[in-house]
Amino acid sequence: MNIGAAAARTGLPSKTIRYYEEIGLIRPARGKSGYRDFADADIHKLAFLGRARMLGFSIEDCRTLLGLYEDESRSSSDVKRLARSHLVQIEDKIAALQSMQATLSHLVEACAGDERPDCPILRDLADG
Amino acid sequence: MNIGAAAARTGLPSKTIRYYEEIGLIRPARGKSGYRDFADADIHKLAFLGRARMLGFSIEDCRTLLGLYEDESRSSSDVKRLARSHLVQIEDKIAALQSMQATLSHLVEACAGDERPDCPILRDLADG
DNA sequence: CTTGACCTTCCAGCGACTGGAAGCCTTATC
DNA sequence: GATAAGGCTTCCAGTCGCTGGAAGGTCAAG
Repeated sequence: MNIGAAAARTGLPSKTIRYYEEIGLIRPARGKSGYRDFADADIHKLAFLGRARMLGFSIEDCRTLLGLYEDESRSSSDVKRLARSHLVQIEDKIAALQSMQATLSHLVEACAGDERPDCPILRDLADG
Repeated sequence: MNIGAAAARTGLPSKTIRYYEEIGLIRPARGKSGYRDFADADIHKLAFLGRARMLGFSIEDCRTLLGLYEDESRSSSDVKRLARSHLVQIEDKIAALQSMQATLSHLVEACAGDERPDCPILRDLADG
C-alpha cells in the first residue's frame, strides 16, 4: 500500500506519516521504486498513533505507549502511570484556560463594544 | 533602567523582553554603552503585554491590542470583537481538552494498574 | 587591576507538523 | 511509443513564542 492509501486509511496526512517514519515511530518497507510500502501492521500502528495523538499524548509518550503495546511482558501499571500523568497535565491546562475564560468573559461583558474609545478590557490590561 | 531591572519590574524574563523588541512590540532607548534604557512607558507596555499574554492572547493579538490602546480614537467594539474571538478559541480548547479528559479518565479508571500486561488503555488505542 | 555581575549579539533548538520546490515513478490516454 | 497527470521521493524552510548557550563588551566594587 502506498502512502496515499495509508493516509486515507488512517486519516493521517501523508506528510505526518513521513514525519513519523523520520523520527522512528514506524518503519514501512520500500518497494523497488523507492516508494514506501505499508503493511497492515504499519497501518495498525499509524491508527494507534493517531488515536493516542487525539488523546493529546506527546510524540514521546506515543513512542513509549507503542513500545508498551508491543511488549507482551509489560505491566499495565506502567501504562496507567503514563496515562494518569498525562491526565493531570490535561486537567492543569483546563484549569488554566478556565481561569483565562473567567477573566476574559467578565471583561467582554463589561465592554460596551460601541464606537467610543472607553474600554474596560484595555483598562484592565493597562493597569492590572 | 537596564533590562534586568525591567525584567524584575514586569516579571518578564530579559530574553522575552529582547524578543519583544526584536519583533517590534517595544522600542526602548539605548545608552552610549549600547545597553537598553527602559523608560516608564516601556515598562508600562511590557506589563500590558505580560497581562495580555497571561490571558492567552497571541503575540499578533497583543500587537493589535497595544495599537488599540495607544489609539485614542479607537472604538471599544474593535477591542471587544478581538477579545470575544479569543474567548471563543479558549472555549473551544477547553471543550477539546474536556473531551480528552473524559475519555482518558474512563480508561485510567478501567485499568488495573498492576503487574499484568492486560490493559484497557492500550486496547482502546489499538482498536478504537 | 581584577573580579564578577550584568549587558550585547547571534545562532540553535523546542514540538509536531506543514508548505513548497525539484525531480523521479506510474498509470492512462492517444 | 510519447506524453500528460498525478503520486511519490527528498530536502529545506517556516510556524509560535520563547529559551539556552556561546563569545564578547561594560560597569561597579574592592
